Amino acid sequence: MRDTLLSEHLLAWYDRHARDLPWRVGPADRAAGIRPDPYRVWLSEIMLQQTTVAAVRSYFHAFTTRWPNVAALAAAEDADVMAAWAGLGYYARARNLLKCARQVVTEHGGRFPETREALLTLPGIGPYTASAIAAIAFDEPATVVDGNVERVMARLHDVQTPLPTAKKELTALAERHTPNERPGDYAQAVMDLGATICTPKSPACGICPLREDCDARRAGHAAELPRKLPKKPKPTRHGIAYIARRDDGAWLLETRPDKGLLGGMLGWPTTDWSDDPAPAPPLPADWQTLDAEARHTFTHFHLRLAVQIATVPATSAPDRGQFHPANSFRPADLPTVMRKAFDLAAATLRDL
DNA sequence: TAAACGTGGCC
DNA sequence: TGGCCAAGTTT
Repeated sequence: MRDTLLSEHLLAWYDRHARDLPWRVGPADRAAGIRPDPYRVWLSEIMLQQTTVAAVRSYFHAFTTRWPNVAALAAAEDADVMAAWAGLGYYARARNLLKCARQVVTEHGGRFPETREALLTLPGIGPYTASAIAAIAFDEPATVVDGNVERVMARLHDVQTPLPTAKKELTALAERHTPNERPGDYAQAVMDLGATICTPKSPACGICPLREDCDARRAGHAAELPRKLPKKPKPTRHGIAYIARRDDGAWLLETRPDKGLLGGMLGWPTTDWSDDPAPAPPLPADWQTLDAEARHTFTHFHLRLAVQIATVPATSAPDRGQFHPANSFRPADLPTVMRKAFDLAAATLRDL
């Protein structure tokens, strides 16, 4: 049994309040039968994983301008794609993005598969993203369950079970509400509702299109849901970044291994990040320790990164990494923690 | 199942 | 300042 009335309320609200986003097809085009481009839907959904719309906008524009379709992206250099992703975080997404694009070209003739089941086999596409692409691009009534949907369902049905235990229960509730008509618009409607009305902290229940249906609002504790299990505290780790500038202006950088933290990204050679790391300079030099350190918080630990700088002669042969000429080095190509270290070094070098 | 995996904005 | 939070996936 489907809750038809609720999905119709939500779709009516969406028709009036849908946000105009670059990867969406506007109401007029949609009425004219124009479908969203699966490539743009896919790219936006990967970028939006655990990431806000505000952070994604400029990256989406840059990617679609430079690589307008999946074949173009599949043909790109790994380093160019990683550099273009720099700053957006969760870099495994960028590595899987390329893998997926190439797989779509080599195994699917350059067209995205059109079912949730087939989409699930592609790298970087999990249960959420497969449903989102299937519903939005291909009109399959797949149920989309992201953080927004979990929150809306927990409140609508006053689910007291904490996450992540409640996940299955919330998914079942979401399935019950998914309509066969306009499933893509419905999916985006729930997520828009969660992003703009049914927000985590202070939900705007007074203007919510579902306020008459919401059990938690009736009980007066919508803002307390969904409940969550307590999180583990983040430890603090320490490290040293080595920033070497050759006297012709080239910078010593290394491409990090594909696996693990910041995998595949360009960065300064560093020690390991631990309680008390052993010094590990990439070449012998007169290393100067900066007064300030770069502070950065990752998903599961805080990092305090000391920065050492050195100017080295043109004959230098580093143990690891390679020199990048000054004219081809852009700080924006670095992940944020590495850019923070560079900013400290650049400020010091300016003052010398 | 739980841990790994980024970053920026907000309060 | 520091914890919480955001359109999750992989191992």
